[in-house]
Amino acid sequence: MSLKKTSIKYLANVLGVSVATVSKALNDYPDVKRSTRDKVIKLAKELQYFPNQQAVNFRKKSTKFIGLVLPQINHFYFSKIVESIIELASEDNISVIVKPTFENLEKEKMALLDLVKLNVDGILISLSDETRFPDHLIEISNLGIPIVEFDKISKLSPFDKVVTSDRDAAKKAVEHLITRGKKTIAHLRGPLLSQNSIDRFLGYKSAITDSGLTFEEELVIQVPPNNINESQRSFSRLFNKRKDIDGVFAITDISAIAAIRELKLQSIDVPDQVSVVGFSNWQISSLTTPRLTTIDQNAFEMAKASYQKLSDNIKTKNNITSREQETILIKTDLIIRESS
Amino acid sequence: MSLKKTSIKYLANVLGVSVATVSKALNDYPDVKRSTRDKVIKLAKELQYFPNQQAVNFRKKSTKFIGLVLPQINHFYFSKIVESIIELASEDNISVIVKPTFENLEKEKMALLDLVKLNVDGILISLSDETRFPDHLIEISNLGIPIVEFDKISKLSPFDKVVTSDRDAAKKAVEHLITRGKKTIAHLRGPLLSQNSIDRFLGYKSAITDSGLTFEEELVIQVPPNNINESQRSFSRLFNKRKDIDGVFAITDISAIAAIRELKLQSIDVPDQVSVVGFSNWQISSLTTPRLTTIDQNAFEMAKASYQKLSDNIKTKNNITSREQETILIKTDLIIRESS
DNA sequence: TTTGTTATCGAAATCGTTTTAGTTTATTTA
DNA sequence: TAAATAAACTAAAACGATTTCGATAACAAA
Repeated sequence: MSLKKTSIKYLANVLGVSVATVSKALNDYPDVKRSTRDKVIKLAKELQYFPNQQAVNFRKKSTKFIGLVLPQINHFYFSKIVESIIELASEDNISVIVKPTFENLEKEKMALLDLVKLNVDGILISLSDETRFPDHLIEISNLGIPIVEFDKISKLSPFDKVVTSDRDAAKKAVEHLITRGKKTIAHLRGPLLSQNSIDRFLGYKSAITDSGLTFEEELVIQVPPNNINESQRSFSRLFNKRKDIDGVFAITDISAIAAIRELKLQSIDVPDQVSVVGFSNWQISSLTTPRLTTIDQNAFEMAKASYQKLSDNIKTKNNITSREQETILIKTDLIIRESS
Repeated sequence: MSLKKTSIKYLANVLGVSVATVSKALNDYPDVKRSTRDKVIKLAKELQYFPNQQAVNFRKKSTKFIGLVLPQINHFYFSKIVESIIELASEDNISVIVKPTFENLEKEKMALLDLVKLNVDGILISLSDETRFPDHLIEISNLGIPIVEFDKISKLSPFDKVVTSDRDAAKKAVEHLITRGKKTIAHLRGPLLSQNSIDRFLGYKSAITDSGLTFEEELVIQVPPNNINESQRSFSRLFNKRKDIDGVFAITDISAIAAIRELKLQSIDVPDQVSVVGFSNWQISSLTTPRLTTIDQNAFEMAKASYQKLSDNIKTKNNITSREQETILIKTDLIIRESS
């Protein structure tokens, strides 16, 4: 129809009133007569008027944009987070600019700069593996932009954080293996410097010691969490050294599946001889044979808490110097399936 | 540092020149002296000036935003598409607003309306299952906003389209089964009205007839493509009726895995007794035992072609009435693994 | 000296909307 | 009837940038 978008000015001209009146009518100001308000609204409908959001944002300063920075999108957990945050934000009429960093610090910095240029009202970020110090975040925060970290965080940074209760979750997983009667439980852990990896390891360790088993350094090996072949090779080496292993707690579902694959190869029965527990509850975990016992990280809860926190901070213009930062823990669920 | 963002006006005041000059200096206009240009740029750096993108967009009309509407994000294929498109767009300094529709027509309409309000420069869309007629797209296109459909398209709509060559891919998959000596090949198909589902079925059919086998209606059943349990039940019923089935071509990897699971349950060897081929090459397909033969849809190529097409249309302001629409086919790869 | 040319700059309009402060009209009160 | 109050409206500024067009200055050519 109308190739040019109808503006408030146009509506005002047609009706013979001022642009101010039209704007007020459309925004429910009290100082406009009922009848004129109705006239305006009627015409606006007829002419398919919608406000130029760019102009509105520009005028109001608040952009109604938030930034979402994370390592990947093509990833079962993160894609759920992205989807959830977009959905939650859209209820508040807020648009989300998503920026994947591919675990690259430079990309992360660029992404943040882009968001600053766009004047986003706030930023949600899950750090890349390469990010050690949150200096670039602090710079941006000093510009007055609220930031909330989630999932992959830096313990050093002065921001509100939302994280999976990795340590508890890991402990829960290992305790489950122990109640199944397992006594020699291996742990396939992730990178030494990743916080999630550290916490899951600590959870493993405390489950072991708390239950009177002895913690053995040798039973913990490092694997690339998302590389099935490498994980399998590493586990193979470990298992060949320690045939007495009867339980495995893996940092991810992928590495858990790697372990199962190796065990099958060696004709070891899962779960009877060796039980395996993964972490993440990716879609895959319910499709393998045997179906995988794992930890569900509640991506939606993570998304919701993160968004909520950011939203609060935006509203109250809380800035980091004004108070202590808060850390919210997202609880996990142990999903017991056939592998344990 | 500076809690208030520095504006052009501020730079102009400090330097004692006009805002016009500052703007021109920053944008490489020819009518500004080298020395003043350098002064401006130097100060801008010092004061960490970046343009208010909102203001720029507002003034220039072009928003440097594009919309990306699709059924889901938490989905292996779509999340790859989202990631790729964001990455491609960011090279052109364009931001992407992603809107999931959850296969719901109402949400799709709302999403499009939101994008129109935001004045996006163009829209990429993959339709929801519920969308039969593209009326809402045409309305928006009439507003002068370029639209490109990808993946899940409507044959009826007058837009440029980018689609997987489903038919060829399906044919290739089934021919592969035939060269493996299979003669009674079942097809687990998707919804009757989904274009992808139709095309894959047609590919199956022509592979069968072209190679001299007889097409049997009975060997084609409908399954919910992403529901493993339902898929398994449906296949179970079919297989119990037709124990002579020696090959399966499934609409998705999930339903292929469902078939394999049922076959394992009945102690049928895969691939020796029955070979199975899936579709999509999701991450799962390389993690199952046996690893799944499948069709890779080249999500990145799809993303690239779609973005490129939209980008062209935006630049040339091509609108749908001005020419014939184009349909771009994305080639697929047959990934041969252990299930066939 | 006058005229013409070029280089450099700035004033002001513009984008579409919101919002303040003020003006006009209508209504009530004294 | 005049004054006070309330109701309805509008003019104009503002948001931060871009861009047109005219102004000025400097210099060269005549």
